[in-house]
Amino acid sequence: MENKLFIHNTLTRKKELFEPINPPFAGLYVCGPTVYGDPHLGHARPAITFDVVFRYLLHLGYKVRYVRNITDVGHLVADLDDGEDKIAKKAQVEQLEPMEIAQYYADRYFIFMDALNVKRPSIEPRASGHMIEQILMVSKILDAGYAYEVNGSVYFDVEKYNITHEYGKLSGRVLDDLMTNTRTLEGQDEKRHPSDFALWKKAQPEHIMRWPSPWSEGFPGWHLECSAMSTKYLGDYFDIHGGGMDLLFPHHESEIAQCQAAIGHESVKYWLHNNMITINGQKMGKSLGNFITLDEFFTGTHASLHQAYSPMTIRFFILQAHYRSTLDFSNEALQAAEKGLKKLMTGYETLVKLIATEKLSSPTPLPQGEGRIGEIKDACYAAMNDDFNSPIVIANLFEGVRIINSLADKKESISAGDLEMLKEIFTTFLFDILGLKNEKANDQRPLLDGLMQLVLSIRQKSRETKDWGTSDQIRDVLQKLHIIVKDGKEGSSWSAE
RNA sequence: GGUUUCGUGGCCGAGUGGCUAGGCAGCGGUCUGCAAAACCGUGUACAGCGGUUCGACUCCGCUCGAAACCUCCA
Repeated sequence: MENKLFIHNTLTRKKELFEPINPPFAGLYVCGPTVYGDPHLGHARPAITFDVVFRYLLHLGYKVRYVRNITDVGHLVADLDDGEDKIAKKAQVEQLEPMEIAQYYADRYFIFMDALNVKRPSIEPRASGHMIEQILMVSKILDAGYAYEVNGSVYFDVEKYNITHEYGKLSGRVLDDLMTNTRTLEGQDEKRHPSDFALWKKAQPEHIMRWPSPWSEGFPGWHLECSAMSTKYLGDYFDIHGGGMDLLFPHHESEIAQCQAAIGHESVKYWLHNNMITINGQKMGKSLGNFITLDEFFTGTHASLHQAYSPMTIRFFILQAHYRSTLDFSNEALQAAEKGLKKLMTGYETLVKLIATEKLSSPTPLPQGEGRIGEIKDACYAAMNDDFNSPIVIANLFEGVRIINSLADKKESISAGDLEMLKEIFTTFLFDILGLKNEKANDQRPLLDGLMQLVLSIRQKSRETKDWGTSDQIRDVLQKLHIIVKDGKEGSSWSAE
């Protein structure tokens, strides 16, 4: 593999050469959704970010096992701050089995991720299905002396761990500072140190979701499932662990500690984190009234949206920014993305119809082979190899579109080889790696093609007789049906909106 | 307050110690019956203040501003 992929490791804050532990295999674990609510914008970014990572690793020829968990146990309702289990709380309100809620929202998640053209991971394990693994991990940590039991609950002994290991190495935190900055809250009496975290929690009477364990009937601590499931499916030491930057501390920090304590060494080689999104420069929050679900985006039903935005528009918009940058959503920006994506897709449609024009006399023949087209290809790979820089890839695809349109206008010519390479660049990067797709294509297309061919041939006759009234009428009516007719030198063409 | 990201032209966003992505919008032009599309041309932007340097938007410090996390729970 001549491609040298460099990825930004949060652990070292540097770009490092990606060298899989057991080539050609590559293991990828990403923190998935907590299924207690409809999927929203916050779910889209990590899903798409790591979908591209997954797709690119596959493209490079790695045998990738991609694991993304479904968290279906024990969560708080975020805004209530009252210590209740998120899923259990929802269940009480809606009078449903907790697992019914989890199932419903997991299904919703899959539906919307499919719409965003996010590939299904290799394995999507559920926390509720891995109680034994989690309990075993708690036992190992207890045996290793890095945990203690109090009243049926088990806590990780961060203070002890920090003597020999560095708790905070991932997030840049120092334990002493954490202590100073920690407020005293109720319900912490069981813990020896404020930074200690639960490995196993004894269920209070109101907790509906509970499982038996050696310590109590209860539920696992919230960092545990990822440690247990990632190592179960990817091994004690695997390549990439990803997630949102909001999970850096304490979630991922604690995962490192748990694995170190249970296994004796760390389990992750490269940590990748995607940055957060904002909406009109603000964070997204239910209390701010800008909490927008993906369903609302796709249908345009949220008050702050001027229109509906298609799944591919969202995907393209997200990919136009680098995954480690914050990304701001606004109507203006989304509309720009919508137009840009359309330009790309129209460009590709034009490309497919192009024939090589090498032998035709042309005012400005393109340099061949290692010329412009080869440069674009190289630039696309260089961009992906530089920590998955999708914006640069997209910029290069736009350069490709410019060339395509010039070719279509007969302003430039291209060799058959370069034309093939250009097509290959688009199928590889636009569709396979960036995972974008042409939303216009559907089953009705052949029918539409035939009808439009008929309509345009009739219109052409009216144009030849300079019957502009009929010609314009056809075009205007079609426009109302969202079909745009374009008259060019070579005749008329059309496109469906 | 601490930790971690950031602050780029009208908007969104790449990037680099000196050669200045890309998209959208705007302006001028070509083409066109008109329109649309396309193509060509056009914008000395890099939060502020210091410092390092022959030279910084890019390195360092401070200030201002934004976001995530810093708590029980995933």
